Amino acid sequence: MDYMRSLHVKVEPTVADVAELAGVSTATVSRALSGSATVSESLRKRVQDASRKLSYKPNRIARNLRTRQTRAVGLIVPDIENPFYTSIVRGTEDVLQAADYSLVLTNSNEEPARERRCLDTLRAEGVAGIVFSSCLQQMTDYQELLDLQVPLVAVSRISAGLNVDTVTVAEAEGTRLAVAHLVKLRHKRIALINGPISLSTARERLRGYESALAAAGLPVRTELMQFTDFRQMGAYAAMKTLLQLPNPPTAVFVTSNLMTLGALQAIHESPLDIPRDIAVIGFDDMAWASSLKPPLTAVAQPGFDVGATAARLLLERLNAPARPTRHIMLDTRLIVRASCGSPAGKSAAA
Amino acid sequence: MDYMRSLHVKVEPTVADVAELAGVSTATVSRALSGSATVSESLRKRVQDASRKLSYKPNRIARNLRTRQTRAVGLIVPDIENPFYTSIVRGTEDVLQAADYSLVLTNSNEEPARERRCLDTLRAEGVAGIVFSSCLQQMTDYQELLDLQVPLVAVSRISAGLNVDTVTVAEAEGTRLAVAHLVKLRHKRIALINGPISLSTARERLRGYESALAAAGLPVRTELMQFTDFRQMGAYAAMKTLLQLPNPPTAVFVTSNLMTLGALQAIHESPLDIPRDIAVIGFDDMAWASSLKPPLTAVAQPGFDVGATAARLLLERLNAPARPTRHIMLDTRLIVRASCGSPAGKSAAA
DNA sequence: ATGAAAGCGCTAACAT
DNA sequence: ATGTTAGCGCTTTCAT
Repeated sequence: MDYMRSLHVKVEPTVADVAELAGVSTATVSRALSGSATVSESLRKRVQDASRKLSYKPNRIARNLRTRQTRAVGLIVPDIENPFYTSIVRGTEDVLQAADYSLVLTNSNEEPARERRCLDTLRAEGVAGIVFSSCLQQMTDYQELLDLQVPLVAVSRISAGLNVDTVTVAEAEGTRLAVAHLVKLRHKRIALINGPISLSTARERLRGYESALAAAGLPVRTELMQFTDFRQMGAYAAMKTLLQLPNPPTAVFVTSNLMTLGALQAIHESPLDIPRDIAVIGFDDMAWASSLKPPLTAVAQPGFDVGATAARLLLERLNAPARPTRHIMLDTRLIVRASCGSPAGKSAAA
Repeated sequence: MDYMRSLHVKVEPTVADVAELAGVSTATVSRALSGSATVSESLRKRVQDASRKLSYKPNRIARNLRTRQTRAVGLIVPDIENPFYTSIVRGTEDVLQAADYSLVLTNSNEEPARERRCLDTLRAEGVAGIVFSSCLQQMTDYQELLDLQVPLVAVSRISAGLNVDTVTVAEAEGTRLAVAHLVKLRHKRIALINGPISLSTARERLRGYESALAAAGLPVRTELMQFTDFRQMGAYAAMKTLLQLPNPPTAVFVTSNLMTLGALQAIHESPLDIPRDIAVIGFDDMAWASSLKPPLTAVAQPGFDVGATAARLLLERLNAPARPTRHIMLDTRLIVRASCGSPAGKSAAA
């Protein structure tokens, strides 16, 4: 160590250094610093002074190896650039940071093979638990982790057959409210641009759409329902298709933020005016919604809360591994702006 | 271990298990699996078979402790919800994932105290290196890490006095191009909505603005320059102020994506039409730019590449710690859409 | 080329 | 209440 100092390379102090300076054993240092009750006030003070003087920082890796657990939590998102997932990331990070846990972020990019690699990474990293939004059909990889006693929390998208804590949002209800809003504005031909039906979120949103139509006595017309990927250009193409229909829709509900951008782009390229010729509601209320022209009516999803709740659920389970699984569903809200016209204005035009 | 199996709790296999099954020593297992040249083909094969049969995954924590380094890289961003930083995150994650490194993400939320906590976390986590975009004025905390031989890469925002690798974008040049574009469209009163001048990015953008005006022989009018935080509502207020000027601007350049949204919101609330009454250019080309009405002319910043390049720089330095610091500046591009009108149309109107 | 054994820094079982 | 010591799973000398 002395020769290393001579090379001007700083070396982090260890428990042994603190113990020596304080004149106690390493065990006492460990106990004093971890707030164990079985250490006298005087020694605790001496240890803390010594620790401070050396600016000692415990080596987490060594602690992790010894205690067989880490203070890191893994997060798997299907698309880190999607603002909804970004909000989830922020919520998760916020709660974890406050609890002195760190966040290992992985992005599956909606690719199953890549998601499996994310899982491998997180397992190798030895994370204490994982929050995930999966694009996988088969949950066997997650089941393996579960068998290894690694707590899991599924967010937004959920998969049957995996007994884990979940945090979802009231997607069906949010969609129902939005479509009911369009119905109230006297729309009869309401289109739906939805994501892949293999995802629970897309199925829920479809359910909300159908129930709103049913409640209004309106038929579900297959030509008005478009299923595409959750990306911008898919919805762009879907909207183009809808606009070319012999009898095009007078309103459209788009089931995700990026898809809404694609749909808007297609409408702006047409001669149609929003809301005069077509009403638009999007799922997800994003930063840009108020800056659009006209400002967008949207179903707000509490992304931050989803992430924060998931992190809390995970931390709770870390303390009580045997607790029965919990399923939390958060509310959505319809934010009415101008993209459907005002109720009064529309009723006159209808 | 046997009694644990009886409790139906799976236990991860270790080198010892693989060694026993293959009939070799743990040292050989380690060597065979890490691709050391000094192990015979036959043994290597036996070890790999045994490893596969047990589906052995090396415990990274133990390896980290022994080798005194981790396969994790820390990332500090000032605002994870800002799409520009989200792109950086994705770029970084992409490169790290391919190199079998994991990413520990921390969000400083533009709060200096919180950024220091992020640093503590990353240090405790023992990350192999850190990519960061700092909101700190004083770089002493980073200097400490540097003294500890932890490689650092500064992205986007850079700070004098810290000898680290940097990845920036040609902000001044991008701004200059954008403002020159407005000049060419015969604008004389071109406003600037900028971020806090304490940040290198804001200073660079100011420099580009001033140089474009100077090149056109236009005066720099202080009433046309607004400095606010990098957030949406700051720019909203700034734009309101500009619009209330006795002699308001005919064009505005806004220096970040979220700020552009705020400025647009203010304009939409006024009777002014874009581009007829006011031209708008934003810094950062975001997903929503094409979906605005009219589509937004913007300076595109390669966020993904910034993150990816930073990660590569870090990985390189991990292999060559003594290499002199490198400073990479990536190009910006002006994406002309409709928010300034067409050059022809404008020249007629001017 | 392979094995035996030490030890990374910490915590926890055990001893006092 | 405090100290002694073993050992987490791995890599890496040091022998052979």
